[in-house]
Amino acid sequence: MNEPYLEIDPFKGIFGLDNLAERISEILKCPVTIEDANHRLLAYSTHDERTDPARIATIIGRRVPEKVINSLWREGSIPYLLNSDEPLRIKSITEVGLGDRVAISIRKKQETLGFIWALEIDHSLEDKDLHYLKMAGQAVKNHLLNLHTRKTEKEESYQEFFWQLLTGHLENVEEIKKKFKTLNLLPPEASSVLVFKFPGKIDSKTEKNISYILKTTQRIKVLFYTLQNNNLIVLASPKSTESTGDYDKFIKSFIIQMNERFGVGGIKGGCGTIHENCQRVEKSYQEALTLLELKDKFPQETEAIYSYQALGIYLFIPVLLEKRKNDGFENQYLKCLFEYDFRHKTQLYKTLEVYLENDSRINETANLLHIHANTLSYRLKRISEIGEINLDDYNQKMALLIDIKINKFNKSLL
Amino acid sequence: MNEPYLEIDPFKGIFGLDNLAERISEILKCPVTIEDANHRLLAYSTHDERTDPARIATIIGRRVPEKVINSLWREGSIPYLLNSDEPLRIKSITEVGLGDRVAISIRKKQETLGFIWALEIDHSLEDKDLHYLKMAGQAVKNHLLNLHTRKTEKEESYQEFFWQLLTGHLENVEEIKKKFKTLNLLPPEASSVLVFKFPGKIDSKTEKNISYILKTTQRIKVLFYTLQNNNLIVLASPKSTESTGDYDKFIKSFIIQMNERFGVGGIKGGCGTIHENCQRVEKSYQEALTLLELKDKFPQETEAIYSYQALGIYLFIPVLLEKRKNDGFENQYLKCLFEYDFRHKTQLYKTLEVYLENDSRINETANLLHIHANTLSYRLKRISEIGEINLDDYNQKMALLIDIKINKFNKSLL
DNA sequence: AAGGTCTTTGTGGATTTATACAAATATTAA
DNA sequence: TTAATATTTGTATAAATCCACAAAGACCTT
Repeated sequence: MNEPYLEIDPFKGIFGLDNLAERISEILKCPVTIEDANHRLLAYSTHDERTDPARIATIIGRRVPEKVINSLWREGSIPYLLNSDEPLRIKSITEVGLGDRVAISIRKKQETLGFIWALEIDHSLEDKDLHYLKMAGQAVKNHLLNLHTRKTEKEESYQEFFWQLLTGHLENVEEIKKKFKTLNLLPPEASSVLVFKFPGKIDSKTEKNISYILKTTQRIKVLFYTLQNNNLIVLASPKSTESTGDYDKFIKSFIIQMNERFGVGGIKGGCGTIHENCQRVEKSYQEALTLLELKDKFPQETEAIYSYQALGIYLFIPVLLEKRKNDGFENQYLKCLFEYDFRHKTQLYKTLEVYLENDSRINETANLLHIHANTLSYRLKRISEIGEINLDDYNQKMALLIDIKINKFNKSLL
Repeated sequence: MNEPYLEIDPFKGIFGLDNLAERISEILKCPVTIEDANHRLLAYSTHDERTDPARIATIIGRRVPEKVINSLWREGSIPYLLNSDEPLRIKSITEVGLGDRVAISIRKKQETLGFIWALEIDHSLEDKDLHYLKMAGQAVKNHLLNLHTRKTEKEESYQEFFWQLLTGHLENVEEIKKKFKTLNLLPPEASSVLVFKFPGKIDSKTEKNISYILKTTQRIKVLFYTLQNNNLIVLASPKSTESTGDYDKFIKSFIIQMNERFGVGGIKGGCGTIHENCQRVEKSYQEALTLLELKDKFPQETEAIYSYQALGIYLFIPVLLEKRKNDGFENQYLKCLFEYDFRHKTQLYKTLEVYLENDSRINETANLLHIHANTLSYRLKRISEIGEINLDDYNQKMALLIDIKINKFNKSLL
């Protein structure tokens, strides 16, 4: 008996993805889950109540929990599945509640459309079962291709609406709400625009990966996204409370994941202010763009800043430079230090900058400058003397750092 | 013998103030000094080499040392002399090197023109001597009146030149230098414009007092001064080095002296940037005016600020308010705190302001707010939590304080 | 009225900073 | 060149800050 189980396709002629899932489950004698490419739940078998925590969480949340996805990435399963049509046996990962299972990806050419998961609750699947699983994959593929084409039609009108929001074309609140309704979306209570600037052209493969991350993340709720030149623009609302921290974390993790998972480095990202009113999408978008511009001007200073609101003084620097130029103003205190540095080959100016940047913390500053803490103290004393600077005066300290940054910005423009 | 020494006026027909001083010295048999109303040395006797340190310093410096003047004010001699035609016997003040002496003021109506000082080195003056001193005063008065009228003529052209400088009418450096020469003045190597804003109209008595302080100070070198409405405008160069500290100290002491000596309170003063080029007098003047405007807006914050250069961030507030308005920006962190304060009747916003203003010093801030240091620590923790604020981030702290001041400025405009 | 949270004040110990002083080296001026 | 001054590093001590914990009062909800 070489291939006794090949006779006919047991998955033919089944209507509906749910029914297909049930059928696969019957054949393989184990719980089955079908996901799209972004790990959203499409269908799952119900006959069998044996299951594991990861599957329960997936069904409850209509998507695979992010920590499960992360561990499957780390452990190599997902990268394998994305590049192979063969079923993959995955060992249990108890930390995230994942039992033994077999998975197969559903692919069209190089593009992944989705996955089938079969849980090995009380028995391992045999070669025969894996063969059936591949056949099931073919059947599911046909269903997904249908879904896919229907989706892209819808996609068009989404994109159009999003650009209307971004460019502020829709002035009427009622109009916006109606449009949301038409697209079968709930107007978000609060949202913000995120912009990611890629180092080069975004190819179609990267596009897939972006889509993948945006659809799988659970830190924020992505409403729309679009690509323009090297930029990825996203409209998203916060997951739980109106916390700005969620955005920060997402942007950070997006950049890390694009780098670690897909080898795309050098991405810069940020978001505008969170707003309750969708009319303000345009402003939030502009703010995100401003943030990215300033990140170019002050790469080190703004490295850990991901939101417009957190830009602090760096937002002021361009307008203040203009004021300084109009006024013909030169900071005498800094001038003294600069000239002293020049004549004596010292680094008082730089020392002051790092000291102020680091909130006047002696130890931290000394470490950054690779000098002894007492050396720093001595230099600070000299800075006070030479520049007639009072380093206990907060106003003066602020003005000094701002002028230092203005000078830096001015130089960067030359 | 009732009045045996009255026969004729021994000071009649003497030409020149120096000769007059010698003559007085001969009659009284003691060293004599003649000063103008501003304690500038006009003449002194030379026959007698017996003297005291104060007199030596006066002759060397061509004026009475400031500390001597100060102690004579404190001790009451000068106030007396300004209001009396009678000679005054002054006890020695060893701290400032002043020996026993007799002084008389030379007055025309209520206006003091100068003083005669007679040192009692080895013998006290008798009533007869005091009588001669009064007669000497009459003789000196005639000399001084001559000087006085000649001065006011010159004064006119000084004033004109000063206003030309203040309004930037003189664009050519050579022209300015020539003008200085014409007026018999050395162009200053560096100078700055000081402006004092008086609470009300400056009457002629106050005018005299102003003139007195400006002419007697030795902290700065006054080149010109003029009055306009309630403002006193001064062009002065630093005494020794190019130190901005001299100006600060002078402005402070001017305000104190006007108050303590002449009972004129509520004066605000400040100076513009020190410049080497006299073409920049206009800018320095404008800067001083800007400083005074900001002192009105931020009375507490700028209380100890006397120079434009030391204004720090307060100089930025107006332009930043405009930016914030244009951008339609609202600081979310502060908004959180403000709303929390409103709902819970707490003072987190105010606490943050005082804490930041005082350079994040726990004890100082706690004292100012009249709360326990631990209460402050607790509030700061709550500020971090509620506003999602990181109080170890200098950039964020600066931005917070600036936005607090922007808000305050905005409110002050309503 | 009871229970919970928020706020204030207190205590004590670990950590950080301020400051003075000493010694070695580098730099500058005479 | 020497002598004076500036700079760096080290040690030691007092002062200030940070942090965890606890007790008590204020305020709110049930």
